[in-house]
Amino acid sequence: MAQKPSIPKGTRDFNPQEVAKRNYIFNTIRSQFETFGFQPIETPSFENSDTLMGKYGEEGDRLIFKILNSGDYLSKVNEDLYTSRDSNKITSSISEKALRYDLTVPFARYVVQHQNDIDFPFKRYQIQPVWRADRPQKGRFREFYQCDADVVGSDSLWQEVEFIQLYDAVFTALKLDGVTIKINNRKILSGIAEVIGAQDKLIDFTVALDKLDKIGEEKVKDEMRSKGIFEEGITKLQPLFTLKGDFGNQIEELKTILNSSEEGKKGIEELEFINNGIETLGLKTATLQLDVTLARGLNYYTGAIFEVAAPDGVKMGSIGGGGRYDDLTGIFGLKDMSGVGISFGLDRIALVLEDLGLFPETITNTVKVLFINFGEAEAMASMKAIKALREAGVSAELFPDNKKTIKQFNYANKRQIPFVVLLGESELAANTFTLKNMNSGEQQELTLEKLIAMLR
RNA sequence: GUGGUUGUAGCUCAGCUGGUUAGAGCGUCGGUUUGUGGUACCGAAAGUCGCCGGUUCGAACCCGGUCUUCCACCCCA
Repeated sequence: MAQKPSIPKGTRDFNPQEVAKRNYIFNTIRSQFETFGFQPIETPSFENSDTLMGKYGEEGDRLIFKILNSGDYLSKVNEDLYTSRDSNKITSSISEKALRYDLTVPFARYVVQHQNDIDFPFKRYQIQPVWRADRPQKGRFREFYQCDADVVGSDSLWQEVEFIQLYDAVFTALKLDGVTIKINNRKILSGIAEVIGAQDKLIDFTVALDKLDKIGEEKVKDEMRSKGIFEEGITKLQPLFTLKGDFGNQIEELKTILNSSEEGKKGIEELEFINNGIETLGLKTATLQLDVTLARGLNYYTGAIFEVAAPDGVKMGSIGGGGRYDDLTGIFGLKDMSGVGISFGLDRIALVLEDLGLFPETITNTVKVLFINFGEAEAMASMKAIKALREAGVSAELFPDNKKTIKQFNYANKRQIPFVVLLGESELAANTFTLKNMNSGEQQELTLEKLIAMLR
């Protein structure tokens, strides 16, 4: 036999059961998105390289899958470039298209491109796969789905409040209780950087701070020192490392730390507004938590930053993230268009639900009734009944071959088909159907009308 | 991109310091007189031990490369 076929690393096949489970999540998220007033759009799986490159930082560029130009692409590379063997430079001349890396940047491109046809504020959602040339790990794939909801054209903080409610609504609907929605604000991070005199090192500083719960206080300080942040500044940070208590307490402490930073104070104000909104409206099963060490997507977020952590005890990276970006469309030439959005990591949510056994049992997509095949005349009569059942909206099928009944029953079992109909010689003569419930084992003889009524 | 880890029947794994025809459980398939399954009994099939190369009289086992898995960085859903 030839060598077994395989699929590329970081990609997966999904069997019928897995697809059913994934669809359950898709449908739940989609239904909540629409309840909140979002409308779906779709964008191509690949974009022009210049739409994507440079939007995710240096690290992001490395992880973008580039598509090789068609035709004799090497002949078009100029000689100097070719002999330089510089992959980065040659890439732009042999690849002009790339697979989408997330849904946010293509959305920004969409908004700018169609700005004259869009009624702002524009609330859109998008559920499509994205690709990253990352090294796979658990819950980390090279092809995975993102489910994004964004609003552009409004800088109202009510949007942030709504997105937190949306997270809560989705995870509640999925029965995934106890998720933590972490929130921070880019302005607070900027404010802190300002206070400690490290404005120019904002990214280095926040990346280090982000690791606090992972590597601990001392190592974070070490990393900051190695990035050139002065000891005096690190000392000023001390209260941050010990920041405790509920949202309100943390806000009060931050006010003290940031009282000399206008930007920092603005960030505090925004957080207070959002927290007040959520406290008044309430959350069903999720918890909102202020986390000043949260620092994601700094290449474009300018206000709120969100991240969702799975319930305690589940080992999984974040299952959602998002934030406010005041100038995302600016990079495509449309100024003053504020946006805010969130994303759900479908593949990770699926892993978490699987781990916790939270998928409903009734989501399999098998047929409802299988007709046992007893021979030619019986099969014909069965097909007539199957036609009627299908027209009545009941999924039904005939076992195609006249095999031993034991085989046919085994098949029904394995496919977890809930009902079996026996239409043999005696039923054919009486013009009836024997319906068997495969779970209880009960069976009864029915007319066609009764059969349809029972299965509908 | 860096460092490590994994890979034996469809699945989960055994396989002693390299030594004859590589094993088990589960599953699959067939049968226990083709109208009753998920439980029983009998039997069978199925693996160039991830792939390529090297060392050796001899390699599933040692060495190199490659792909894959998972992990830690990096980054992130």
